[in-house]
Amino acid sequence: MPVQKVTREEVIQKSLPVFRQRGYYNTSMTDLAEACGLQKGSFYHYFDSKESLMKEVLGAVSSYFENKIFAIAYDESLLPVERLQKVLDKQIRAVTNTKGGCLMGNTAIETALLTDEFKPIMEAFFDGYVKALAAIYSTQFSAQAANQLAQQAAMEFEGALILVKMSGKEQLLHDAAHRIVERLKS
Amino acid sequence: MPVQKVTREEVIQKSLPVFRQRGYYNTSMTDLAEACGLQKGSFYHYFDSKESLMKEVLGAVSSYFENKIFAIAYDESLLPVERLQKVLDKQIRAVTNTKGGCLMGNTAIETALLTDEFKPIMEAFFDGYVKALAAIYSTQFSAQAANQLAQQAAMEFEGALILVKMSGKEQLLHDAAHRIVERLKS
DNA sequence: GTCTATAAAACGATAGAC
DNA sequence: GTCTATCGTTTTATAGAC
Repeated sequence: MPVQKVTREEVIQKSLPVFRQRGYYNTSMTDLAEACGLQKGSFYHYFDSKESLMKEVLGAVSSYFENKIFAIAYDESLLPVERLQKVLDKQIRAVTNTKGGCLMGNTAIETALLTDEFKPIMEAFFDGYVKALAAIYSTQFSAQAANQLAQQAAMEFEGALILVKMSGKEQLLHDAAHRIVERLKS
Repeated sequence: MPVQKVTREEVIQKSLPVFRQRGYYNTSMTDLAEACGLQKGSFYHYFDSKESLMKEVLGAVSSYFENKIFAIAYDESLLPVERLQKVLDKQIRAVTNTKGGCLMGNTAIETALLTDEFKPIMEAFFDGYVKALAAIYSTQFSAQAANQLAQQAAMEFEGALILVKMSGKEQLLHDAAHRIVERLKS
């Protein structure tokens, strides 16, 4: 058996920043092959298609956020305001570490009207996000108010990413995070 | 002169919903040709390239918003709260009349990291938007606070469009508009 | 004939798939 | 690497108004 140059997991991890920066449709198999150090034909040994690769990339992002970021919202060893600050801080790091913003938001805008293939995983991601923030807000507000505030936070954060992507002004992200935390205190 | 099937302006107007629904890279000249009732080669009598057509489409959107929607923010025959409600109402109509959300936001996410060609017009659009809302908020707040509130409104609205595009829940847009108006009253 | 909006055909390049 | 399809673009031809 020939040596395996890269694992399936490495292909997913190396494809992620390419999709985030170039978008789904504008990313070619050649782009992905270069990023992974593979011949483009070799991809089909790991994945059925570009679409199924993208699904797994989105799944990896969703798992990461669920386990490493949203989980903080339920950490009862921290005060509510500390949880919220930590979640937002990790989120900002995740989207500013490499360029391209939020893959889920990008992909929603690019594909939501064209294919249903990615919708379940994207909806689950945003649902998990809103539920996590709502859990924090619900320590100070009614369940309904907490849910509204959580939805508002998700919108504000995703919207901020659009303006940041265009203008390069990362400060807008920190401003948004500050407002999201302030609303917990009132 | 042979019969002209479409004017230059009609090509722009008929291309707009195609770009909004399919995105820039995923829209082919064949898609645009079908929408305009032309052969794809015939486009090049009106426009140098797909890119220059897109620039003119973005310019048409920008002009429309500037003249028909943002202008309301400066209409002194209306009370501030009335202006804000009217601006948001027109904006919601503009993005829900046909599917696809906000062409400017979509295009920013899709292209901002890949080409600078569309950035000036997109930045001018968002600048005009924030300035318009800031003019309304400044009747109740300091210039700096008004600008922050206007930026926040732009982010919330664009973020809401992402969630609406994915989930189909148009109510999220109305919820966001309600919050944006409420912040003027406080 | 000359001009011009369109159609039709064909170009090289690159797409996703195998 | 090799396939076929399609991409954005260019060229050629045609039809009708001067």
